[in-house]
Amino acid sequence: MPPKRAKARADSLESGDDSEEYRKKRARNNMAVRKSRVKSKMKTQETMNRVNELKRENTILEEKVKTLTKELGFLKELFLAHASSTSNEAKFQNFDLEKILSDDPSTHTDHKPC
Amino acid sequence: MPPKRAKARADSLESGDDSEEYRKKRARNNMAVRKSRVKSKMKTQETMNRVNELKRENTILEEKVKTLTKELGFLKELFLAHASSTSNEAKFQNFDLEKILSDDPSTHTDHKPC
DNA sequence: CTACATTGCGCAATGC
DNA sequence: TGCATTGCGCAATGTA
Repeated sequence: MPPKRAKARADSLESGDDSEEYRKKRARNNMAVRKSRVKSKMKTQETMNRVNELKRENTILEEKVKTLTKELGFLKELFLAHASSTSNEAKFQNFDLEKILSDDPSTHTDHKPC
Repeated sequence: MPPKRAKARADSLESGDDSEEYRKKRARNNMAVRKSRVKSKMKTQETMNRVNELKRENTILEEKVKTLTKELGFLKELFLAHASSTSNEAKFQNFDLEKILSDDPSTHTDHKPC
């Protein structure tokens, strides 16, 4: 149901009126509206800042993964090289070397390679 | 300078007027305003979605770093254990083992440990 | 019912 | 000249 304009004094307040009470009410609402809009804009701004923070953290983490992966790969090669140049692999029998050396870290999660 | 209300026909258009031209202009602006606001809200929504995407990616990367760090630590221990149980460390002299084994990945970047 | 908060909407100024 | 963007007030509606 649309408004109820110009009911003169039907209600004690509301539309199309310039009573003191009405103006006071309008003034308070206008303040509330301004306040609410400022708040809303700040929230939007914070969300955009959050995106930037997260992008930054993400870049750092990706670099870290890259470095760790490289190091791990290097150590694995070292292991394999050593294993093929010696005959007593038995020294490592207490560890599940097979598993570790065949364990590709890039398959630990299902996300895209970076 | 505040508006220029009720200049009757001073301008060919503008405020406080109900000429056909004026109404057409208002109608077009109202459309533009609605359109602009829809666009604005969509952008805000997209930004929020972006935050969620980034948080998700971040979590995955952190898990990956955790796993890689653990693996690397294990391989290092293996190396050290082997090194202390054998006398011919010379086999690894072609690599900068000292550096690798003392290279703590957690110091590669300046962010907090995870 | 009272009071503030949020939201859709139109107006006008201003940006492009 | 015209659409796009923005601050603002009104009224309806939501919330406490």
